[in-house]
This record gives sequence, C-alpha cells and structure tokens, in this order.
Amino acid sequence: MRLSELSERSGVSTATIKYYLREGLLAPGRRISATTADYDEAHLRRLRLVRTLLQVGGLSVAAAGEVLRHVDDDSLGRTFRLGAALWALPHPPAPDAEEGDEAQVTARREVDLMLEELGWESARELAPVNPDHTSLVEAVASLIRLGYPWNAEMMTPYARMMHQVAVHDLDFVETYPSESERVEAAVAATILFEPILRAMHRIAQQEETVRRYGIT
Amino acid sequence: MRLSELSERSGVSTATIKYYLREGLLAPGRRISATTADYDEAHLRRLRLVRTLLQVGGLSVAAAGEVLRHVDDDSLGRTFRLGAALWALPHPPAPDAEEGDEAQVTARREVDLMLEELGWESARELAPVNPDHTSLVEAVASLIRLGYPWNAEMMTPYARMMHQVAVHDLDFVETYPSESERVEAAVAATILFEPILRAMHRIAQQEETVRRYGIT
DNA sequence: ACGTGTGGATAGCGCGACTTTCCAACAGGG
DNA sequence: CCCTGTTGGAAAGTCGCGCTATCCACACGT
Repeated sequence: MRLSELSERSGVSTATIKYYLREGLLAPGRRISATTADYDEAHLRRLRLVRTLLQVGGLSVAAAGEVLRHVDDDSLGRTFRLGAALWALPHPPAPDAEEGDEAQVTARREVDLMLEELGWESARELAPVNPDHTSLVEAVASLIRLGYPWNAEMMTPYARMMHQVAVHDLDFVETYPSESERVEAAVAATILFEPILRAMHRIAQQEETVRRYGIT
Repeated sequence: MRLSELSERSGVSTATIKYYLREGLLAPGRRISATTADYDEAHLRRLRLVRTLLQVGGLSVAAAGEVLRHVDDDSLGRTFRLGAALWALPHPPAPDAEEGDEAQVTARREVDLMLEELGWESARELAPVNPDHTSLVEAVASLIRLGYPWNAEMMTPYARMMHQVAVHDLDFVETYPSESERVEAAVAATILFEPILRAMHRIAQQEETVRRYGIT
C-alpha cells in the first residue's frame, strides 16, 4: 500500500507519518521507484503501536523511538531485549532536590529493606543501574519530604500485589508464539496496563470511599 | 516570611512562585504593605505539594490548579470533595478514533461485566459520569485494537488487586486527624502512589522475567 | 500529457512552563 | 533621611516539542 492508503487506514495524516519516518519510529517502505514506496500490514501494525505509545502511554516521540529501537534489536537475548526496551520507557525526571538528602537516604534504605524482605534477589543486584529502582526511591523520598511516614513494612504488601500483577502479565505474554511478538506484547502490555491499573486504582478508591463513608 | 525566603526554603525561584500565584496554585500572602506580603508555613507546605504534583505526578499547571481548588472547597462533603479532586486529575485525552467503534463497544461491555462481577455497585452507578471509567474503557479498547484479546474474566483479578491497594490507601489516609489534611493526604497519596506502583510493577516484571528465563 | 501523489527537506505554528524585563513603591541599615 | 535592594505586579520573551505547511522535482496511471 502507498503512503496515502497507510494514512487513511490508520487515521494518521501523511505529514505526521513522514515525521515519524524521519524520526525513525517507522521503517521506510520498500522502495519501488524514486518517488514511490510500498508499505505492508507490518507498517500499519507498527504505526498503530506508535500511536498507542504516544497517546495512551504518553511517551514522547524520542522515547518511543528509543523503545522501538530496542524492540527491533535482534542482537540481544530475551531478558536484555525486554529489559532494554522497558528501561527506555520514560521515567519522571529526578527532582531538583540535591541528591543525597536525608529523605532520599531513608527512602533508599527502606526500598532495599523491602527487596530483601521480598527475596527479590535480581532486583537487588540490578538496583544501582535500574532506572525503575531510582524512580521508586525518588517517589518514596517525595512522600517522606511531604511528611508522610513510609517504610519497608508498609511498602511490602504493595510490592507483593504488583508482583502478582506481573505474574499475570507474563502469563499473558507467554501466549504469543514468536520472540518478536512477545517482546512487542510485553512493551504494549506494560504501556497499556499502566493506564488500566491507574484507572482501576482510582475507581477502587472511589468505591471503597463510598463503602466506608457513604455519599456525604 | 517574604517571597525571597519562601523561594530559598523551597528551592523554587521567585519568578516561578509569582507565576504560581498568578495561576492560583498558591494563595497570596497576607499583605503587609503595598509592596510586601507575608507567607507562612502553610504556604511552604502547599508549595511543596504543588511541586510534587507537577514534578512527580506530571500534572500540568492548569490541572494542578483544578485539583487544589477542589481540595480547598469547604462547601463539599468528604466524598464529593475527594471525588472532585481526583476527577480533576488528568486523564489521557480520548484518542482520535471515532467513538462508538467496535473495540470501544466491546471494551465498555467487558468493563461493565467486570464491575458487576466484582459487585462494585457505586462504580456502576457513577460509570457514565466518571472520567476514570471512560479512561479504563479507552485503555481496554486500545488493547483490543492492537489485537490483544481482553475480557472481564482477565480483568477482574487485576481489579481485585487494585481494590486491595485502595483499601491500604484509605487505611493510611484515615491515620490523619483533620478533614483537610485527609483530603490533601488522599490527593498526595493518589498522585505519589502511582509512580510507586508503576516502578514496583516494572521491577516485579523484571524480577519475574529473570526467575522464569534467567539472564539470557 | 497531465493531474495526482511521492519522498525529501525546511520552515512555521501553537502550546505550555517558565524566565526576563520593567516598573513604581517601599524597607531598612547606616 | 537617603540609598541600596527588594517587593508585588504585569507583559513580553524563550525554549522544547509535536506536529503542520509549503515547496520541489519527479514519476505513475490513465
């Protein structure tokens, strides 16, 4: 199919598709002549994934490019490929607070205690280089800075629940036969499950609030 | 304290504080003279909350203003005040897909089935006006559009887990004595727990991936 | 042969979050 | 009492980002 058809079928303007091509989010079509290229179903599928990453996942164009480059990198083993793709996902920028402040030190200690308690060995090993670990420490530090007490004992149940969620995720990913499909599924699942969990969390909070206090 | 001191203690530039004042994120100080105003600890506390909403929660300045206006609205009962504040939190913009498409219809049906199965009565009643319900339907529709099968049966366990999380949240919020502190705590908890849960989710996924497949 | 569509490049636009600049009116130390 | 520095307030400017528009020479289909 040609550019215009890809545009029609995806609902994305040709100008925007060209922009994505320029930014490397989408592989160029098979060149037919100097002025024509041919796109296939894989392009359409990838384009839909891109739109989802941008619109639902809220990724920047640059971040989506990073992620997709890892997804397409055949040179990595499964774990690294997935890890690399997930680590390229955006993380909230480290706040302007000077690092090493008291709240952060406390947060780091409690997070490490939590990992120990859970027996998450590989998470502990990877901690220094894992941006998600950094994010977690920062978020906990923010809570502490706002004056909310927070420690390993309180965190662990949440982490156990998220582990259950992760088990479900991977069971789901395993239903896909090919390696590349699985990595793509894992990325899509991570990105799309986040808004789903967020929405469920807020709905559950509202439900529970009403149960406890009624509508007042 | 004066503007410059507020700026120093919070690490936010005076220009930015002025900007927040203009946008209504921060109440004006008590006027001492035509050119001086006095700020207290409450302003500092609020300013820290604002920065947290913006940096950690990723809210826009406008959205943070919305949320805080509800937090400060004494005319509402507890449930409505909290609900109003939470509903003012940003929701991913509805994708450009024409509404009422097949994926969305399916998604809505499955979400409603899930709520029924869970016995979340008030969530079902509020569904038509609840932006979180809309977000959930949209996110599920996106999954379906990308070709991932998804139904009530698969969603329910996740929702149950998020309900457990919400129960923990509210137990935590209840530890605060005053009404306004509790509403503020609820907002802070909702905003700050989201990055925490997200980070825990990703760490758990990595841990579980390593457990299943090793480092390959 | 000619209108439409093509890849490719460059420039422009609108928005949001600040940041800068300017101002007149003070405050407070010497 | 004067002089330096700060204050609240307004307006304009900056910057990065995600597109969007314009232009071009050329080729495809009819």
